[in-house]
Amino acid sequence: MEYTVNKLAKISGVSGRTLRYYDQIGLLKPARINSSGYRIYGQKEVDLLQQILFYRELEVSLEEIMDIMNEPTYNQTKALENHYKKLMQKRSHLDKLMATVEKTIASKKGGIPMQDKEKFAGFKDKIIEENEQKFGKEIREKYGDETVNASNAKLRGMSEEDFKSMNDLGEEIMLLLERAYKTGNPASDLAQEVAAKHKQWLMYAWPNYSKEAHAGLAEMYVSDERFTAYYDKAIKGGTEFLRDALLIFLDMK
Amino acid sequence: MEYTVNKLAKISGVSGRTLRYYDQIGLLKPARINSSGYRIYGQKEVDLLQQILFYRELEVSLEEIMDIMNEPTYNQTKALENHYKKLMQKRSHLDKLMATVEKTIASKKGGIPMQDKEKFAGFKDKIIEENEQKFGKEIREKYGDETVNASNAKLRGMSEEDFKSMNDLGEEIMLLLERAYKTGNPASDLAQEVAAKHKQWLMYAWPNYSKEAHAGLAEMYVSDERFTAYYDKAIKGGTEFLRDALLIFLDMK
DNA sequence: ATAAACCTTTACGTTGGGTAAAGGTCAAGC
DNA sequence: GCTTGACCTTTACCCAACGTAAAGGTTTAT
Repeated sequence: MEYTVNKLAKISGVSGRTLRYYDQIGLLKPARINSSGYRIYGQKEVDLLQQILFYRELEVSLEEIMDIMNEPTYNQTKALENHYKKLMQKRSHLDKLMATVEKTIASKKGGIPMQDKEKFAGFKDKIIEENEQKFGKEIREKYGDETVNASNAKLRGMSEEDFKSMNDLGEEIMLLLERAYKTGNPASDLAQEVAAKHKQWLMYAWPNYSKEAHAGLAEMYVSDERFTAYYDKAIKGGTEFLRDALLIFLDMK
Repeated sequence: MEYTVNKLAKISGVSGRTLRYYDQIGLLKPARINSSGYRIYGQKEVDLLQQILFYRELEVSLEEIMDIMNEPTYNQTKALENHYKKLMQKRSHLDKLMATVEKTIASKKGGIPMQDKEKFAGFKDKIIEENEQKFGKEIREKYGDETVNASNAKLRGMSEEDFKSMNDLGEEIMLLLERAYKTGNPASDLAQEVAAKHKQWLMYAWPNYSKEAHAGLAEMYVSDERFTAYYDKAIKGGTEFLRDALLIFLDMK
């Protein structure tokens, strides 16, 4: 049985262009060329094409398919095992992506917009700058340039992991704050847990943590509407509640 | 804060070329162009880029990103949900691929110990026994003890090579069946090739091949759930498709 | 002043083919 | 014998999302 391009194309399910392309790159040459220049394929080529399509279906690149088909069976098995690993990596990558999308959707629906920094590890410079623009002036006035610069430097020097931990902690605080608020008591265990975690969170950014500075920040949270808006996102009145909890935690009340 | 291309490139982690490209396709235009023709980006562009990169990381195409960013938030959520579905499909596709690769590796590796003649003989016995257990009763009822015994004897007497060929052919049929099924047409060239190979495969086992018996087997494939399960492994509905293809091939329809 | 470091545009390469365009070949019907 | 339509051929431009020069202008540092 002999086939011209389009005949083979039909029985194999690929296009004629594909066959010409495979000829061009040397992946599948026709059995012969007839007197009019037509490509003529035989049974052997049909079988080879089947194999090629098998690998192609597995998302192996044509170049790798070429290599594989020129190897003995033993190495073909190895190649397949290798490919299997790649597929596994792809899948775990996909899983991560899906988790991110899921979280994003959840946070959009939940009304708590994700912090930019959470979306991108490695986008730290941008965050620092944002903070500078939003709060820089007030904070610099209150704590002095040295403190702020040191804080920024610490942020900049943080590992991606630490950065992510910090953001995760920030999110956790928001969720805890909401529940703590419902206790109605800033001295409650839950509220004090929030305060403790807030200290922990702050220590990611502040190289020189002090109770006094922390308490000062707590007051500023309440008096600056941009901070208020931020912490009230979790629950209305959350900022004041957080301040109260912090002051108790810091034993300054 | 203002940035030239490479400055922005550094803080965002993409290349300068990428930024020029995004400018070119209109995805992200610089805030302004200075007197020397340099692209100058501002804070707004940094934020936009961040969003773009977020979607890009999710493997959304740049074209879709353009669309998404021109939509209000609620549509963005919808787009994300849509994208999530796509990712899920991708993953289930990947899972199938991985299963196929696994099977192929297993069968290729299974071919190596077969070089050992004793093991090979044992393997054949095992197959025969398995067949007996799985389908023996029905087949014996339908075709009689003589036919079945002859078949088993033929299997037992097969050379190692023939046996391996038979198994390879069986595998090939499964793969072809899957592709043939996608043509949707049991009379298609691909489907008829499957039928032809099925006949070839059967003749390894049956000493006395007949069209009638083949057609009978085809019907049994569909009515017996164990056969159905076997051929549906390749593709759901594959058993019926195989029967239809066989009946056409055998010209009994 | 001169070199190094940046910036610009233009343009070709990558994968795996799709899609013309321009032209040769073959079987069928008149 | 001639035309028509179905095939076949090669050449060549197109897609995404940039990478990688090349050739040349600008800014900064020494």
